[in-house]
Amino acid sequence: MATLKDVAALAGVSVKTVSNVVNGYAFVRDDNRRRVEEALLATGYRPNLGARNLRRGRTGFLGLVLPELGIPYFGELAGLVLRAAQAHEWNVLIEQTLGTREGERATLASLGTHLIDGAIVSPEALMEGDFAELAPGIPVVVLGEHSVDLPIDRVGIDNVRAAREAVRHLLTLGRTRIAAIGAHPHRGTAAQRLEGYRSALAAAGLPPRDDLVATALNYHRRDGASAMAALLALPEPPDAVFCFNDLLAVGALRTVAEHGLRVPEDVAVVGFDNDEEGSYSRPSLTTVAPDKAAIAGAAVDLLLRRVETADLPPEQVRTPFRLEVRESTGG
Amino acid sequence: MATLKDVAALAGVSVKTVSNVVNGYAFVRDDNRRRVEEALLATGYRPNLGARNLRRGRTGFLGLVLPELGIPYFGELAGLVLRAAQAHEWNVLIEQTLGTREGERATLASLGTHLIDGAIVSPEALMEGDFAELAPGIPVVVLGEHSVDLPIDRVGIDNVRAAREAVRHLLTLGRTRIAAIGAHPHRGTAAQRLEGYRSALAAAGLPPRDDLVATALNYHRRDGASAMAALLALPEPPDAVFCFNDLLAVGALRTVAEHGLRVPEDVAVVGFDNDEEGSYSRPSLTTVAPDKAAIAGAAVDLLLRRVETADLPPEQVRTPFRLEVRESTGG
DNA sequence: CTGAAAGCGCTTACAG
DNA sequence: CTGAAAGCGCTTACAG
Repeated sequence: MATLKDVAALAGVSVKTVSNVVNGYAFVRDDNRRRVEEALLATGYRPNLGARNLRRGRTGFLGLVLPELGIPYFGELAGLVLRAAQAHEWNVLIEQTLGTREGERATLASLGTHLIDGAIVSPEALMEGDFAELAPGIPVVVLGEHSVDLPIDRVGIDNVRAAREAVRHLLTLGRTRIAAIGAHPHRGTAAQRLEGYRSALAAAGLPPRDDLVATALNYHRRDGASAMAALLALPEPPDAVFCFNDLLAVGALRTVAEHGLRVPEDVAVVGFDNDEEGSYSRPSLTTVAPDKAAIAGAAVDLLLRRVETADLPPEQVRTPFRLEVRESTGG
Repeated sequence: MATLKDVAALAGVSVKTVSNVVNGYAFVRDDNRRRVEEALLATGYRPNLGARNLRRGRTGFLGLVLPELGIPYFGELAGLVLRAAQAHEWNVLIEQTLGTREGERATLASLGTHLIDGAIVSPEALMEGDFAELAPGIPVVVLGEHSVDLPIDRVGIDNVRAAREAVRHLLTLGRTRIAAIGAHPHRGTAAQRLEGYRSALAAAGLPPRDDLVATALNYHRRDGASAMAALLALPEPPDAVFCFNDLLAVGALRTVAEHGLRVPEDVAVVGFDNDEEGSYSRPSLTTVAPDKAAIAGAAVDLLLRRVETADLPPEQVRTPFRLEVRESTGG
């Protein structure tokens, strides 16, 4: 593998001149430039990015910390972050935490190893104080709400408002026994969605019914299925359900059908995330659709800003969303 | 951020001794070891992996080249590769090609930049000769069949046999007009699955019907939906369909339902990949289930082997699969 | 068992 | 406009 030195020897100039050409420095004599370019081609030179970054004091990598790539929402989001990062010549180092607190702590701890310039973190079960594990000085952008109240850059939609809109939509269908699936003791996002759910009911003058709020410790399809089964076993079962993500909703759809009930006639269902899966399920799924590309783009931009300038005040970016009405609520 | 030199100064030893402790070299005097360990703790030292790798002549990174993380199969696979790589202290650099030939060529070309020790590549539209774009000397493991016939390490299931088993299953249900969705001019995997489909029909004495073989240039849900619509418009529509991945199958399921037909009574459907989505769809999806963890593990192992020893003969690893029978074929 | 020193491949003041 | 040289933070023969 050719190095700068090899190219310089072949072109009969110093490495400085080769470096100038490689890095697009303007003032290089024409004949030198020509000879360097020929030597570059002849040797098939590729810069050693490790060496370059060592010298420049940066790594060229951005860390992306998320629960699991196999979860559709995170797989899609990761793909969008990759694309946004590419535009800034950043490589992405993805770390999976598997959504557990230990996983998240271990990942954060391993991040401070000069491997990345900064990180985009999607916390799930992360608790107060865990962020201290992060090597000091590494810029971080947090995705979504979370229980930690640190002065830190954040990107996400307004979950309270989005949840309120989803539930209001169910109210306009005339539903009165609206359940929620996805409450979670340590998840900031879940707390926000629950708050939106409750405030929509309150605004409609409906008394809160705790038995209609189902906890989900995980957000997989099976958790939605089992939560829905419990709700349908209630003496007064729901006539609508707002699920805190699409996987929960897909599981709920399945359970409703297995009980011989119809969606939306007997039970209307709303999800959250706009996974593509939901537009092909039967019935197709009404869902809160966050602008995922906007989230990815804003997170990368914010991180870039903070990597370049250390002492900026923390910023919170609200990205847009819309309610995508489909068959599961009669759309 | 503390460097080896800082730690050495604090401990009153040379950097060599600190390096010995950090890297677990056995012969360090007890008192020196103790002082170094204290200094390590006091400074919160983290090795600069860039510098270490520059010195060691490796990068510590493995490249993973795939079409798109947002596709469930690849999201899941990427997660499994990440885990398998972690066990070997490898970081993973994911590159998305978006499944186009230009994307794949550009990605391969950019890989030879000292950033990775080797790559796991899942080619989609890659053609003969494109692999030459890869920087010479970078070890590569290819996932799945492909049209390029190079002496290169490969990992995948036996697609011909898997497809044959899937179609044989449809034959045992008494279906006689079995369609295929997913033929593709440049995709090696598609060619193998088509071959398996044809050989199963031939073995059953059924004449091949070209009108029942639907091409799909992409493998998304919408492509399955439109291909199925075309098949149902045939004068003699199919009574079963074998889709080359689960996304195509999910799209097909939707189209069949929209035409007022029942699955599996009117049309039985089999998919490929065992995306979790298919176990919650209605009806749930019969599918060829490759052992994805085995694929990820074998690919990482094979790559590791080749990174460590250059002149090994190319190897081809066949990973297991099974047919997962569910409701879409009456399971 | 351990120190002084070279060198991995780059970038970049500093001279000229 | 360009060269000689230092140095980013490591690891590792080479001496001792």
